[in-house]
Amino acid sequence: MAAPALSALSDPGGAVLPAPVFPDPDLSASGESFTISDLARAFDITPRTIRFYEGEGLIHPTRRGSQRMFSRADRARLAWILRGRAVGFSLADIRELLDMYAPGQSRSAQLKATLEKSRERIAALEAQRNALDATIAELSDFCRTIEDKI
Amino acid sequence: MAAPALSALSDPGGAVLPAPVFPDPDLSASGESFTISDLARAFDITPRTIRFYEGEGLIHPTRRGSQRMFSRADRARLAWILRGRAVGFSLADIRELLDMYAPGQSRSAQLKATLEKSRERIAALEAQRNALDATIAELSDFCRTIEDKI
DNA sequence: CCAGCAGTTGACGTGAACGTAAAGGTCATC
DNA sequence: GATGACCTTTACGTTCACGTCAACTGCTGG
Repeated sequence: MAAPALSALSDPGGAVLPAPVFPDPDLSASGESFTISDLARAFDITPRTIRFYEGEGLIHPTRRGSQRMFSRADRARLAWILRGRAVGFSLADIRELLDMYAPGQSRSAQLKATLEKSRERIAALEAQRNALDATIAELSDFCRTIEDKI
Repeated sequence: MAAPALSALSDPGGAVLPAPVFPDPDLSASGESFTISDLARAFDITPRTIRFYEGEGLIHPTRRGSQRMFSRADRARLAWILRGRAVGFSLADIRELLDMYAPGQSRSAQLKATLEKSRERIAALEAQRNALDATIAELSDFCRTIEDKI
């Protein structure tokens, strides 16, 4: 659970993920697009990871022949995924949330779902922290016991 | 990492794990011994888990024919293993520590090694907690942002 | 004598999140 | 036209801590 580099969350080079908002889904036509390793470098992950995410249905880059082409929207989406991952969502969670940003869902429903998931996650994280604190206390105690024996 | 039931740590029914001290390694000869499911029940784990630990070289019960027989020392050892597991040591860590309690090692060396590992673990746990706190903060922030949009 | 249970072994499955070949395509450049 | 950098695919490997199954043995009670 060693929280992955939070540094990868800033979506370098552009619109710093305005949360779940995907401003211009058609930006790909307007020129700016990225290669797989562009994004890999930008977010400090491997191309393999990105392909994996595609395989898992998290991103859907377009193709020029067989090569993946990532639009700004794709990049933002990836940033979103990484942000979710960084705060401990499973890929399944992330997919579930992302699926809500498909056509046919109301925006407020999307936001509400995201909010709810986030709150659940916070609760889980707080529980984890409490457990962690307990463990730390126990181990510290254990250390003291050992020190006494020396 | 959902800290496994800390309740299983008390070594029910006997010497409540006086830390890494195995008082009477020969108690098995003095009568008291346990079956695999005795211990499984006592520690609320499955027999499979115990066999797995044996396969991993963490416990070495004696045999009567093909049946495993667990002495009090074995039981204490198992309690020790579970305690280690509960505080987040990997089985590899645990094995490493347990190996030090083999003949030929000085007791103070054993204690020192255990102490060191424990301190490392505490440091790791504290780092984890800090990361967790940061994540919680970030997620809370994220929630606020979403709330504003609604 | 036989059912039933507790025990044994070994092999394979699980899940998460990728990593690691292997084998090949495509493109600009020297 | 050959080299190298980059891209593609499929497919199997990894780590951890077991769970699940199958097939078997051995003991005890009725």
